[in-house]
Amino acid sequence: MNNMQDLPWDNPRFRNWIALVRAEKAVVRELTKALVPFDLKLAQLDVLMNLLRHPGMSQHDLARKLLVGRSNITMLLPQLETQGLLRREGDAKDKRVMRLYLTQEGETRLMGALKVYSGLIEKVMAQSTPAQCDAMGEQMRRIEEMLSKEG
Amino acid sequence: MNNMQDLPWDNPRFRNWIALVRAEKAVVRELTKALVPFDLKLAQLDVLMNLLRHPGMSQHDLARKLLVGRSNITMLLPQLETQGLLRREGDAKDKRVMRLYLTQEGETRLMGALKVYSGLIEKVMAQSTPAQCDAMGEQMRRIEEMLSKEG
DNA sequence: ACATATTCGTTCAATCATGAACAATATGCA
DNA sequence: TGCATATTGTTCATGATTGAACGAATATGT
Repeated sequence: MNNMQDLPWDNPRFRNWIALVRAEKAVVRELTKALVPFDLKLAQLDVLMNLLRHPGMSQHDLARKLLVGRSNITMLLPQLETQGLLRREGDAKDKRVMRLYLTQEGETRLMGALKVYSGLIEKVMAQSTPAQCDAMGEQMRRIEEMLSKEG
Repeated sequence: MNNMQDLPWDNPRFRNWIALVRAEKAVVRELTKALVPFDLKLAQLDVLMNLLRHPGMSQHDLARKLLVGRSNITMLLPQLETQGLLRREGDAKDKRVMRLYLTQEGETRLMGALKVYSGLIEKVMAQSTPAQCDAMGEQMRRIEEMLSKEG
């Protein structure tokens, strides 16, 4: 027989983690639907967002920021480049690196999509007080920092 | 020019959401590595976990619990069935539904993997006080409930 | 009872992320 | 300088997930 006493569901921390995963999945699903009118996938939006903050970023740095592989970036960019949302320029000093910049069109599309994005997040996070929300954010930052250090 | 005042990054709620997504991704990555010795993918573990809690579940119910499509379940099960971790029985009353049960072997493997799983979550959640962790869990449950109602 | 609609599970094609292997370039040290 | 080693981005094969279309079984309504 299995001892029900030490099943993970009886552990509050475990249950809370599961709740987090489910909530994240649900929000991402909603978000994906909300981005359809902009003809943007969530992964593409992530790219554009980072380029707005850090113009001239290399593909390598972008991959690290997004926690994905470099090959993923390679396959993501043409979709955005052919749509005219970003442009790639070879770095002058280091011929290996490609520097990425938003186009005007890219910035326009991005700003529109961001309004919807942050609107949804606003609504979702309105389920908690600002203080609770900040406390949660701090927890998450500690978790990521911890894993990036030891991993 | 773009007005930097209303960029989402200046919105605490938005920043906290981004932190959540990044932390979740980092933990999932770590978790996936930790499951390699058990020859189990995270998605497979999710299936087994739910079968432990709800023996005799149908594939449809399982898909809804996991927030994935039914076809996903169809493609997930053979991997586990051929490993002898679960068995499928046709329901006697409704010949459309398949009822799913863990085998003894499945339960054994699951319990081992769960130890590692909850151990990692324990460590990750130890970044916060139990009270903070519970508060976070409550937020997440409210979010999921909100989205499942209106969506 | 019978036609219609719905549900369950499967199949299939399309999309997407991943990691290993690779070419070109850059760096560091003898 | 010259040679070994790193790094950057690409290619390719692989595995995961999705949604639409489908057949079989069941439920519903007249």
